[in-house]
Amino acid sequence: MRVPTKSAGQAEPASRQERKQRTRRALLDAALQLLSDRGFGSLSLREVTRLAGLVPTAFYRHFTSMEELGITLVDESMRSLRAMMRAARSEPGASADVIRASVRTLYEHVRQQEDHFWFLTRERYGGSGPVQHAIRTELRLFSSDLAVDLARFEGFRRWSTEDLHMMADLIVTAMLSTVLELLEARPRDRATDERIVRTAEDRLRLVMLAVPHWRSKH
Amino acid sequence: MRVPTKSAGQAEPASRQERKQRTRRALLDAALQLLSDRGFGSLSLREVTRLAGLVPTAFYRHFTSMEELGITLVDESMRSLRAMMRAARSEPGASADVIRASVRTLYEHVRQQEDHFWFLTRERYGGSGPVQHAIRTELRLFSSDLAVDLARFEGFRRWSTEDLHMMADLIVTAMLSTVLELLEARPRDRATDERIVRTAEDRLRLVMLAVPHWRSKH
DNA sequence: TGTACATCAGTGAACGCGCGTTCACTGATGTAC
DNA sequence: TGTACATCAGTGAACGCGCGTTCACTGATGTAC
Repeated sequence: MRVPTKSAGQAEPASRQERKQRTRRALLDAALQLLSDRGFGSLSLREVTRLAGLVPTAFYRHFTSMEELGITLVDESMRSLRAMMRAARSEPGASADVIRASVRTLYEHVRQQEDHFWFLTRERYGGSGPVQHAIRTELRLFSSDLAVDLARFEGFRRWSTEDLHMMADLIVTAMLSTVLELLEARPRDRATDERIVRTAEDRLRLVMLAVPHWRSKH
Repeated sequence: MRVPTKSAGQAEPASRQERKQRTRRALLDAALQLLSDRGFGSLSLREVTRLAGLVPTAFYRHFTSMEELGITLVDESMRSLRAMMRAARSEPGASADVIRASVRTLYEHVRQQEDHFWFLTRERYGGSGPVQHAIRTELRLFSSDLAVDLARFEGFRRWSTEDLHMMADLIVTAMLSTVLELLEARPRDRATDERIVRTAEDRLRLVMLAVPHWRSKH
């Protein structure tokens, strides 16, 4: 086994187990990097190992196939998403503040984990079978949780379950389109981000304005 | 040149030009068919020609590269989309009717041109450079046109341009998510379609309810 | 209408390339005594 | 602590395959006279 050349003054990895974990991470990171401008379906095992600085066959020490790596990335990315949800949910306060705080939370998470959000956005539609299915299932859960959260607000006290889901879907959809706008923001500066965040807040404020006037037709 | 075997009682193609057009169409249709469950980026020239019943090299008589074929598909699909927009816009009537009629129009166009809508939905995020760019540009125009249309309604008389665009984006986003729901509808029956259409109408009705109460913060 | 030539959509062999996967291997790390 | 053996992450050669693209070709359709 070839030992990586020591970078000056940096401690060398210790146990075999730790090293294996590092290599695994390197493969996942290489994949994420390549995924920043292409779909998972057009990624090759050899490209990933090449970028990770490994020989192709070493891949199999960590994953049985590219698909397994893909599923791992979905899991990881979803963990980002759930962490964000949890953060947004724990924000207390009145209606206007909830919107502002939620959008802020979304904004920060997207900027912190751009790789993951890119991956999710892309593969949600374009992904191969299992990857796509995993993402959609998770988004559906996400939306259901939001419906439950909404039910706790006074304004939704008399809403039917169906209507709460409709509302939650509308909010999730609006949020996802904000995610896309953030990922594609050009130029990459404070002003552009501000504008996107403001629009996102406005969209949610607008939707919330309708709440007191809603009466189901069905 | 090998003449295709005559199917019983069916007239044979006439001019060389007409035949060329048919082959070109066969290539585009083959691509669309393959695209129904995979991204454009993972499509190979040889697959497309195989499905179209041609030898790989014949491809070059019609397109200089797969990318050119991709752009052609974007153009075609966008024509579907614009046709739909035109149809929706020419619907007259009061607010509630406009919603019902627009959703109905959307529904019918999606069901008639599933291939095209699949392609657009997929490649919007996952597509390669030029294909993706073409789609996004078109969607932006689409949204701007809608903003102009909205401005004609009485309820939007005093809205700023910026807010009109925000509203148009929200509507387009909601519509696109309806498109996705229709494409993924399972089981494929009348009841499922009804439910999706109803939810789409509700979403738009809800958003419209907010219009009289909107006051920009900025 | 008939003949001679031009056009060009589609053919088929051939190429070099990157791919996923197999296999036997190497040698540092881990473990038992 | 020192030695002998086991483990196993990473190596490198080799394979068969589908890919995009080139090239010279064929023969039906189109055109000029």
